[in-house]
Amino acid sequence: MNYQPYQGLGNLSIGNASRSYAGGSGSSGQELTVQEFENVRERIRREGTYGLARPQYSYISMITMAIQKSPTRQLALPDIYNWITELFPYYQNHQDDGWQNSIRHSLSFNDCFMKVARSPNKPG
DNA sequence: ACCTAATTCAACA
DNA sequence: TGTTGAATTAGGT
Repeated sequence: MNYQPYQGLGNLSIGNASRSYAGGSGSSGQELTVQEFENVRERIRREGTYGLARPQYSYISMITMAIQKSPTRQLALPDIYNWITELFPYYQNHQDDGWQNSIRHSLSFNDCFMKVARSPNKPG
């Protein structure tokens, strides 16, 4: 099963600024925006790695980034895991700390992700 | 103080 | 692998 960002009616879509769950709600830190993603890549370029510290980015925004950065805008669950672990080494060392469970929870819970049967997909 | 949303733990299918 | 609920946490108002 693959996931893609919700492309439906207006205000739930991904890049939407009206959300502002940035530093906003929950126990999470900040949002992984496009700009933030560039900062991360810059940091990796300079230091060789992001480092072992746990990123404060919300799962939602990391999932969103992973899907957005994928050429097809669709990812399977393991692809999302891999994308996150490759970017942030922290999650390599904490493979079974429940964050993958939280990823799944986010995908199911949030309406902003759609399941897509994997086979023919017409980008619209 | 209250509302909302992200996270965590966990049952269950 | 995917859904769902409850509890916790923390920012915004």
